[in-house]
Amino acid sequence: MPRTSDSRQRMVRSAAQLVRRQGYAATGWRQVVTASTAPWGSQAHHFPGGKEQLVAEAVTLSGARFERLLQAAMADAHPAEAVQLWADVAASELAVSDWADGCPVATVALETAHTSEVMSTACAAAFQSWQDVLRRAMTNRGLTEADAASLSMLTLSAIEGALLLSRANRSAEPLRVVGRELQALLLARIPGP
Amino acid sequence: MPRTSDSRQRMVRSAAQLVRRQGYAATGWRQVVTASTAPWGSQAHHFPGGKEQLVAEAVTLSGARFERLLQAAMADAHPAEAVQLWADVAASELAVSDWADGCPVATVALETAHTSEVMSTACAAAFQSWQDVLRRAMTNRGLTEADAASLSMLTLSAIEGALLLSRANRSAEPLRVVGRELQALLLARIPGP
Amino acid sequence: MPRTSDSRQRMVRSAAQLVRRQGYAATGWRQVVTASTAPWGSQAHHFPGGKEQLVAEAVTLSGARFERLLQAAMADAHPAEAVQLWADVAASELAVSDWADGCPVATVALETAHTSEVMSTACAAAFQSWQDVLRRAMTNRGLTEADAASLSMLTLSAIEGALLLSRANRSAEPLRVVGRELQALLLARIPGP
Amino acid sequence: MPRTSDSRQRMVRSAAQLVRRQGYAATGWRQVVTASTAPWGSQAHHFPGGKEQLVAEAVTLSGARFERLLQAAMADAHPAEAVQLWADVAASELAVSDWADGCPVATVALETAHTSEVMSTACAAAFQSWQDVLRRAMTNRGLTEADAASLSMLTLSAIEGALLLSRANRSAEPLRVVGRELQALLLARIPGP
DNA sequence: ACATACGGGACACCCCGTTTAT
DNA sequence: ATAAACGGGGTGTCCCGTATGT
Repeated sequence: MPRTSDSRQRMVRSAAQLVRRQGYAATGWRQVVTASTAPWGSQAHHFPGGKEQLVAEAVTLSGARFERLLQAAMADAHPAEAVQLWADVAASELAVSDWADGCPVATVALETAHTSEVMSTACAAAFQSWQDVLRRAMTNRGLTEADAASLSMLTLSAIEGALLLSRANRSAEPLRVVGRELQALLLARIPGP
Repeated sequence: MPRTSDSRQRMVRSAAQLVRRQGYAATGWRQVVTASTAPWGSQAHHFPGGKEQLVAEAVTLSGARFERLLQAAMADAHPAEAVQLWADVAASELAVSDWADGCPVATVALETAHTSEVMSTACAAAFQSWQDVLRRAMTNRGLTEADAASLSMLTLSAIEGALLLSRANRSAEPLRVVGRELQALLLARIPGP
Repeated sequence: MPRTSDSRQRMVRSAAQLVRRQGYAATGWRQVVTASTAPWGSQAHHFPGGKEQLVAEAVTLSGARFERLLQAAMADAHPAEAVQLWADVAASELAVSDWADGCPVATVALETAHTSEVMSTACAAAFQSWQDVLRRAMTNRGLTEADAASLSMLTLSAIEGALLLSRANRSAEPLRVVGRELQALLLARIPGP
Repeated sequence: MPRTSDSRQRMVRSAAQLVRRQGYAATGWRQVVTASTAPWGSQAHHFPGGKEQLVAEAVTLSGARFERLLQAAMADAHPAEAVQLWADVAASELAVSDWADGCPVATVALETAHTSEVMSTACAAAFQSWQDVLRRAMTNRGLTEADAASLSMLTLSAIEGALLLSRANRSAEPLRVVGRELQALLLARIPGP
């Protein structure tokens, strides 16, 4: 028996994947443990808080991962371009996975908003972190704090909504359309470099 | 024993309520039947398609209900005003219900996009119907078909996203902010009456 | 699928046997279901009250069964003889089963006295019914109510205690000794036929 | 880190208490360790024989404790008085603890008679030691060895049985009644001082 | 249209024991 | 002697669907 193993990490990663596709309630411990090839008996050890804790960590992981991606995109290009790119990437990810891989946080957020404090907190934190990246990119380009806050929220909302509609319609169109609209909007409102 | 009863209707209504708050997987037959005070032995009779059929109908019902509301709002006022109102109403509904009553379709849509044909179809239809109302209201005000399609999709996406964020953050702010932004945007792009 | 089955009864019977040997906590649903060759999925249907209800019924069954035996014994013979016989039969049952089959109620009674209302009630009722048989047999022989109550309680206590000691010592001696002592005592205190 | 501690002792003591109330199977290692405020990592060190060893020692401890009490009582008074006192004390202990604290050995004895050699041995030893105290007190008062053996076994059985019935009925009556009956019996059969 | 009985299968939880490293 | 990671296996509960009868 090794003193330490990566079972825990593997479980979180598998949970993140599964929850992204199926949501919280439809994803069982069994499935997570199987998918992660982790030993069954260790869940309680690694996650004394139960499935709730596991999924909360999975959401946090997904949130952090995507935050880094977003940050990189915002560093390289004008927000308008970055958002457009974001929409395109999301659309293709969605299409490639046969409309399975949408926003890794949204489903859990909706399922647990009213149910579980710890999970809804994790979801809120993820969303917040993404908005913050957007907001900072905008203020860096000269927008006032107020405008940046407002515009970043609209941007995030529109993308999340488009992700939802694209998944529901099994079509990339909502993401593409919203991507184009947002690009125009951001170009108009954010000063060039 | 009466030859006809409203059990079926009551079940659909209860399912709609419960699914809006908890999602599909977390809502059980037992809970629906109990909440609707309908007889247990009738589920299979009324819904041979099982829980899937029940929830699909619940989603359709919710979709139709909201479509009528939206249509009324769009008939009375400029889309910019109607959307602003929509956001405000949604925000207060959300707050009053302690962040339980968000979009009645979104949760199910995300949970079942990849799983169930019949439910995802029902969800897509609901979203489509709402977008159509928006689109028609815009063409009626003089927008081109293309612009109306694009703008209505952005509007619906943004509202749906804001509903998600408001629920996740347990705060009405996203809805309020997005409502204001959309109002400005629509005012600018849609000719007056 | 038959409209009705004897699964329920079989489960209760198996539970009675198992609980007699292992007690409540050590006896699992699995074991009961397996032993009774009943279908696994029906426990909740037949016993909505859970394992508690199952075992309570098992205890009640065991209690009623033994009550009939005791009644028959008391009808045929002087209580002194009947008690002596009782002790002998219990001793041989115990020895034959390798000290497994003691009092079918005592273990559960001790385990659950402080824990479960429904089970302790069932146990108390069983004990009470046995004492009542003894008591009535004594009053029928001319003892006063007070004496019969007191003496029947001593008798039941002594037998139960001897069953305990015999099981603990893996020896029939306690039951035999106590049987003899009780016989003498009852002969002395209860008028002949 | 101290080279020696009283953790071991504390665990045994806590186990004795818990097992008295809940029995063996329902009492978990975690509960014992928590209740004893002993370090978790020490169970295997102190009790390589596992829970079985722990509880066997707990039973032995309880047995020895009570043996001393019984011995003191028998030294001071006629067995008839001592037994009467015993019943009274047991009854009040039981009532005060809300029918939780009965015989500290009986439950484990019944649960493990057929299961575990080491535990049933410990239980048998405890019972034996108590009977020996009674027996010696009787021979000391002039009874023959045979009579003392027989009478002490009846006495112990009756008390144990009364403890069981009192716990099951949640009433002190069985202990009181049996106490009185035993007192009379012992007075009649054991010569005065 | 409703009621009841029924059953396969999965659920999340947690226990107990072991193994490592202090 | 203590701490902590770890894992195999089993716990009781409950869900969803169906089959049969009224």
